Amino acid sequence: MQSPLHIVFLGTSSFAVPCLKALVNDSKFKVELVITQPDRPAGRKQILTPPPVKTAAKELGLKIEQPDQINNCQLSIVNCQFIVVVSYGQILSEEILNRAEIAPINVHASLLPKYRGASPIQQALLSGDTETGVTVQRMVKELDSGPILAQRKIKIEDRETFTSLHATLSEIGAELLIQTLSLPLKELMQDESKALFCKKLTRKDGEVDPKTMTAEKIDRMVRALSPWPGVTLKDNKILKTSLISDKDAFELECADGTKLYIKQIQPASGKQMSGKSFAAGRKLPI
RNA sequence: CGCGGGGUGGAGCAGCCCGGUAGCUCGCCAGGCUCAUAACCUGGAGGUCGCAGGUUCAAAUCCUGUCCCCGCAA
Repeated sequence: MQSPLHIVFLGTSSFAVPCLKALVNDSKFKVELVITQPDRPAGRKQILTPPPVKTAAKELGLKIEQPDQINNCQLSIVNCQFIVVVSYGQILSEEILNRAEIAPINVHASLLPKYRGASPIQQALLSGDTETGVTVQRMVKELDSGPILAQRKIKIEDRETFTSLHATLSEIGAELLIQTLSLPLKELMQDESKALFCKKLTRKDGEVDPKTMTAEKIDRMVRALSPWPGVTLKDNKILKTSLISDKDAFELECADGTKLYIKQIQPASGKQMSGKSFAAGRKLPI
């Protein structure tokens, strides 16, 4: 058995956790260092919260670094064959990418060149796509446009939500990553003419107006944008919807005469409740 | 001391400012109508108004304290 491949892992969100665990659990690899984003204030009390990857790395007993600006600081990336980047959240300089002896590798939650950028999973759901997948690519300077090393497609179910799709893709991503790194790399250039981009989402992207949006559109948004950034209708957070009538929902008139059934909602300053309860205590329409 | 909203029958809300009969939309139970119902009609049960003090002839309502819940802010 040859000595394990040395790896520096960069990741932040929960999407990256399965990849990290898979690498650690495979004796062909040795994760020398985990780099993740700094702890951020979160929650009502602005409590400093570590990113999921940090929590996982701690449990695995790995060495952790959390630079503010990865490109502007001294890094102890030394002597590694692969740099593996999964939903890290900062763009890496070429100088850093070049530190990998074999290649800097990225796991991306879409079928590149479709949906390059920060919100591929949400974008696939917003677009109403019937399939998506994960791509393992060799990183280049240009974001998400490196040669494809491996790709796996999955079907998007009818009522698929961000949460379920995210979970599925992160598991598949981990499998595909291990598989790819275990074999000699084969590269396939991306077709630039088919490149599509998706931006980083903000709360604004989740604001909804039934007067101009159809029920189907809002329904997609609810499935794609929950829990973050969430879909809001005048300060009311819409959590669960249906296009089919439901006894626990209330009916919302949308554009073009379409009807959306709101099953779960959280009013400003309130707890979440069924659409029926929501409708009970106030004058509708909203 | 980051900003803000809230705790009232089983659910969601109104009432509080300006103290004086516990209200609304549902749910639940019983009966009726209907081919049928998540529809409609009739009747019914169910509440120490978060908790503790205080003011008052009288407190859901005013004052003080306290516990709990939630939104914004990434």
